[in-house]
Amino acid sequence: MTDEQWTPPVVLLAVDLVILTLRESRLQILLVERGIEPYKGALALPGGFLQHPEESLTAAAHRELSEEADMDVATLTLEHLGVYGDPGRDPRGRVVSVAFLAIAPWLPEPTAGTDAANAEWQEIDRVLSGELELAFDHRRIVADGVERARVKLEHSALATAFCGPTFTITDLQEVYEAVWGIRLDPRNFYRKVQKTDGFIVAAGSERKSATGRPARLFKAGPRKVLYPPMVRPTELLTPEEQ
Amino acid sequence: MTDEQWTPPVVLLAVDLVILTLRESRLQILLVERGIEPYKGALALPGGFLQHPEESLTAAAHRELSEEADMDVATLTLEHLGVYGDPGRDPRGRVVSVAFLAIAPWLPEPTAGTDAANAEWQEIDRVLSGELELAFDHRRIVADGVERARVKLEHSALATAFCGPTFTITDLQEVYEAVWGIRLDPRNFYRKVQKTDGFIVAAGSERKSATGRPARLFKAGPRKVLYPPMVRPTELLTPEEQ
DNA sequence: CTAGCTTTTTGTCAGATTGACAAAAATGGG
DNA sequence: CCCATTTTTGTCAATCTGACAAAAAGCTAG
Repeated sequence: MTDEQWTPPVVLLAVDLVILTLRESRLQILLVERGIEPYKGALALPGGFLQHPEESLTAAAHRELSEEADMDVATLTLEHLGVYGDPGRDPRGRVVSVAFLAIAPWLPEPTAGTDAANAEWQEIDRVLSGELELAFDHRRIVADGVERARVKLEHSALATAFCGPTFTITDLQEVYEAVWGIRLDPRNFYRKVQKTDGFIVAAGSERKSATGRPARLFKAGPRKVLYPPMVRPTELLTPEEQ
Repeated sequence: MTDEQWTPPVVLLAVDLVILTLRESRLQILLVERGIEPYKGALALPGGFLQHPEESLTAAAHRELSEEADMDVATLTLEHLGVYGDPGRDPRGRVVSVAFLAIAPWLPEPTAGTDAANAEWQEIDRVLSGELELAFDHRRIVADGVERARVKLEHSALATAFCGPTFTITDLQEVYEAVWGIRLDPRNFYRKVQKTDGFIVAAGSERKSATGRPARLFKAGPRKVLYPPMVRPTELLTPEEQ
């Protein structure tokens, strides 16, 4: 933001969305099939260019969220993830993309007849392993988004965003297990979430499943930051964290 | 990144740098006095527009770092902080600024005769309190940068970046105390950093100060991620974390 | 050269937390 | 009414934390 009487270069600004959810106890991500070049036919993150020069980044992210994922925007957490603006990442020119992370509490299959018609949930592992190829540098963005979700599970109540309005403690544990990719001890998990004041609060009734003891229902509490944090077992840290 | 046959709006891209250091046991930030409109004469973060369309964001950040702060780029940590792109934040048009956070290990006064001639260190408290007014939305960016530093002190070895090549444990403790704004118990701090393998390693000699028992010298170890983390006493959490 | 001051380093101990394993409680089904 | 299943609770050793205290090592003044 210093001086210049010379014309600074301009760029095209886009937003990309990493939308994560839990389906069948597995972490999944919403991807769309690109309809145009470049990377026509390839899988990519939902997103797009700013619609008009006055549109804010978060507004654009919310717009794409409702257009392409057909989601009730208000209920979702939406958080800035990063900026991906290396020259050469898009053959159309200098495109700088601002990525957002959204956590969705279970969703039906994307509804046809909308912009999201060609959107579908994919297992996160198939993306990270490279089995599914993504357009641009989107795989890198996905990796960053997943890592962000892992970290946020430690220090925030984000896990409840994966669940519906009410959930059992086992449901919540499955969120942690799916995102972290590890098994947790039920007793210790129970103790931890119960003693973290305001993390979850009782929601009255119980849920009976087909079999087994009925589970108590909870809902997200007022606390958004967890102190002390949930601790991720050291076995599952990323390499450079060892 | 969806389809369009219409021309997407363009924006001007800038980088802004939050450069923090410790001077006299206080957290300080490098600010420059703006030489041109808008906000001419006001204090602002070092930064500027991309120099040419092929310049990468990190390259621009490094360039500004060496130009305006006159720093040896290679030795500094430089990390993406956030994106600030609300319409209307810059009267010249749609400017999207990518902010970076840099931690500097003590520096002499900014040298005259360079781009950094009008740069000076300011106490972070004077900025956050509003006593010093900053251009644009830079105060918000500073606040985000400080909060990022606070959090990173917990989970990473970032604190060593505030110190020189060698330092004492008391030096390190003063980093934590200055950034967190709280006093720590020396015994417990000592125990914690010593038992976190790879955080700091002995550097041989000792440093004699004017008075008192000589302190052992250490240098930054290989570990960059702290597990378990340093814990910030609960008294000093931000309001929404309570 | 020694007493006193300052700063660093180490001791200690009660209370809290974690990790691991086990047992009890509640429900539906045969 | 016994059994399988799932949720919930007990327990206990090992570890970590918070608080306070004391020892160690150098410098300086007299």
